[in-house]
Amino acid sequence: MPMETAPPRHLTPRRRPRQARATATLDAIFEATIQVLIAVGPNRLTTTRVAERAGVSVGTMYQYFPHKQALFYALNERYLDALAERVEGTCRAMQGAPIGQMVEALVATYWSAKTERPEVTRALYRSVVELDNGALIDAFARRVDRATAEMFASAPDATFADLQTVNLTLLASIFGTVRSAFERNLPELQGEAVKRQLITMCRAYMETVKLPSHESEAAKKNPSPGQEAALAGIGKS
Amino acid sequence: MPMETAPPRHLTPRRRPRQARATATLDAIFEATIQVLIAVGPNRLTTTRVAERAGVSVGTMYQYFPHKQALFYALNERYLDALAERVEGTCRAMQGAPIGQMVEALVATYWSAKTERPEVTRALYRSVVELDNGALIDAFARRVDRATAEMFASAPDATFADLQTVNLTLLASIFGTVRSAFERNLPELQGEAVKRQLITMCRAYMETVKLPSHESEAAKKNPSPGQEAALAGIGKS
Amino acid sequence: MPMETAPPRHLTPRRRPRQARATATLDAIFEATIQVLIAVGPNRLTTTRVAERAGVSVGTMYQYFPHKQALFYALNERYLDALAERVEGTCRAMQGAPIGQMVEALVATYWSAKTERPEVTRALYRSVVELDNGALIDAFARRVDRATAEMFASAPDATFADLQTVNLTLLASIFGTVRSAFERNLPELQGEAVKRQLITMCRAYMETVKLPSHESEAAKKNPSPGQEAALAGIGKS
Amino acid sequence: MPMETAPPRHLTPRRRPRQARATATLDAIFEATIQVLIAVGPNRLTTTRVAERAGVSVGTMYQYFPHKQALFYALNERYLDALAERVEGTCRAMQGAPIGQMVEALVATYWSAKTERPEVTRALYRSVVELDNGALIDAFARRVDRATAEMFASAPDATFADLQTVNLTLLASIFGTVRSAFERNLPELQGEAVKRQLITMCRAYMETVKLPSHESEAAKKNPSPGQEAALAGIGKS
DNA sequence: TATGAATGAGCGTTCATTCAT
DNA sequence: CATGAATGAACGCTCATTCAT
Repeated sequence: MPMETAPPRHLTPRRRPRQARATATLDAIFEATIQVLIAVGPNRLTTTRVAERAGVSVGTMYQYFPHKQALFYALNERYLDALAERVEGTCRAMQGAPIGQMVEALVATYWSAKTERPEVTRALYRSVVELDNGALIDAFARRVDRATAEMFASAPDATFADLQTVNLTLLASIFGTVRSAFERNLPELQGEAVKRQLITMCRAYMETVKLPSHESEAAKKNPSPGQEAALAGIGKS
Repeated sequence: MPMETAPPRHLTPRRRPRQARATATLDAIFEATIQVLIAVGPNRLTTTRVAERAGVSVGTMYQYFPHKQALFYALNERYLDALAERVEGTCRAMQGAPIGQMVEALVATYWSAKTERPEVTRALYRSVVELDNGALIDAFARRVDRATAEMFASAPDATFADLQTVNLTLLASIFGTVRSAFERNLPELQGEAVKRQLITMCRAYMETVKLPSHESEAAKKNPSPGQEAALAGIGKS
Repeated sequence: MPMETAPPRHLTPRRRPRQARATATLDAIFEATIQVLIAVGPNRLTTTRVAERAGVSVGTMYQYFPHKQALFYALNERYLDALAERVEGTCRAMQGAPIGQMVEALVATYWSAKTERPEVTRALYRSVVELDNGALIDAFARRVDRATAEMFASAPDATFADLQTVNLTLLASIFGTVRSAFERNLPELQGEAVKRQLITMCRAYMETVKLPSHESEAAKKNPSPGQEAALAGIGKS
Repeated sequence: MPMETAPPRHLTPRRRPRQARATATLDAIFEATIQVLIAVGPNRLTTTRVAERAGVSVGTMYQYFPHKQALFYALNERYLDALAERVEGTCRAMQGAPIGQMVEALVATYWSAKTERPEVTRALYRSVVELDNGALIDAFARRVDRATAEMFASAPDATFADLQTVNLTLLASIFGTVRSAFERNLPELQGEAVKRQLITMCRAYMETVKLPSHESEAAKKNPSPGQEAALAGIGKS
């Protein structure tokens, strides 16, 4: 699925990899960038260092990326693409599931994606400063927004007065909480606990703001106090 | 109020401001740093530029900060101190209030603090990369943790099986969501909507995970399904 | 006397020398540039090499010149200024002299200026490629044009139907012939011979194209065949 | 026609073009060089760019020219060869003509050659810096010297006390004036005017320095004052 | 033989830091 | 103490040249 906002031309690799060799080189460069990012941070990352680590010459690197920024841009693009794909996969898989399971799956997917190679995640969080990444983040956000909104719309047990806002909030919360947890460098166990709590929080939220669906007529007549407040909140905006 | 983790000695201003003059100079430097950060970003921020903007010479700046990092460190320290103070103020003010109001006040305080001068907030978010900020963030987090935990413990209408984890999750969620919202550059109105929804979410979460307090015996006998799940979740960890 | 076309701001030294020290540094840099130019030519002239030779650091050089081009620009500007001044001096001195002496003095001045430090002259001829020197040359040319035209206009023994064109041609011839002679690397003696011949040529030319002045009525009635052709030539243009 | 001074071996094309294919390639490379020179100037001219423009690979280019310098050398060689040929043609054609016509034809030929493709001329003037062109220029100069000297010697209406010096001066003047005119970027019309004036100047010069030939005994007895001066000038050298 | 990806020395330029004034 | 000119290591990037294919 293509991104909505085409990335500025000059931030794209100069040559598209056509042969296996080029792809391997590209991979090596990306991996080297991450490794250098982890090892010395974005400030002391130099093109020479990356090239060395990737086992290519600077010149070669510059055949793939017209400048340093382009490297960071491509790296983030690639990473966000993969991430978006995983989220989209989950969304597809959970079409029609009960809302609670959707939320759980969503958090689990995102959490896993960020946690599998935590140093990489951290490195990328840090690399972002080098970048005019507005467009990239936007594109990613929109892409995920759409996927999750579609999923939620398919829930049999819930509809929403303002799905758009609910969706936005939910994603901001998931993405942000994961980042915060990361930045606090929680020990494994505590991390897991937070993850579970995050699921609880998101489920509670969705329960609170959902409208009773056609399939659960009973609830419509006795909205919980929390629901009332939430609806009022949205209504007032 | 001193921080728990003493900052590495070399990251502290060389001279403690004793005179009004020195304080004024320090303020000017900090403000200049922020302005330059906003204007050109952390990569093109140079010590010379900051000094110029602050109306002092580089040499003078180096009397206050032994190197660039120290400047960023002190800037963030100062900012986080102020932020922590505001949160602590709110916590003190909400001692003994119902849990829902506590949450609402907490979100509102943090949101305001971040939103009042959004460019400054953004600038600081960006400046962080220059920094080995682990210690700083830790200290800030711990300080806020303690304040909010104390506040929640004083709630007349709720107790928690694992206040520590709940507190951690709540803060991660608030801090993270605000940051996410920031990074998406939401228009004013949508931002407000998300803020309200964040309150809803946090209240729903606290409602879900709270144990019925001694003062509300009734609830203890009919826990909601959500509460059951949440408690189970904590229990399993 | 200021130049007509102000040089592009970015091609001017960053800091105007205010103290003796700065002036000395500037001189050292200019001299070093010339020496390096002579030693290795414009292609292998590097900012580092110039700085080294000037006994300053690159950084210092960049305080005076924002980039390499600016250095070349300033060097040529300075040289052309001095050259123009000398020519203007001669023109002032020869006001009212007979046309033949004017021409002789003009050639002598220009020739001397170029010949005194021949390697410098050659170095500067070569440095020009690095430069968008159109403006500089124009300014110089205009300045000299004006000075010589004024001088010729004051000649008691000649007036010209189209002084503008005559002047232009004469200067092109002098400047060009000197350059050509230079490029052929003539031995001292032969160079001197060419110089004398150049004077002869220019005098012959002026004799040919001059109109008899009021003070020499006789000539008016018997124009030489050469004069006729020349006048026709101008007339036809 | 071979040059007098053999060019340094390493500055010569590696392969002498024997087949039509090779010649076409060479032509393409030369033309491409000129185009690139015009488009971006000698400093930003790269071998890759030239090869691209010529429609060959860099590798191929390096088969014809062992390095960049050799390319420039060959380009100038070719250009100067053609130019010399044209001048020689004119000289042959004007054998035995009156001196005035010789001069006129000579200027006209040279002027045309330089003016026909002015951007090319300018590009080549600029390319010269890349080159240790002393040998090339020398060879060209000597070749033209010989041709014109021979022509002038055949003039029926003039002989010269020091043909060598007169010839040298005349050529320096023509070549130099044309170059100067070029560098001042004169508008078409003014250019034409200068050209005509240059002819006038050169004719006047030759008239002044010529000795009356055997065929015009009368003149010998009444040398004009200008002639006297000129002869004295030569004599003194 | 032609190709063009790869190389890496070397360039122009920046900027944190020092220290003579 | 304050100043800001001077320093020079280090960076991003280019491009002549090579050589495996």
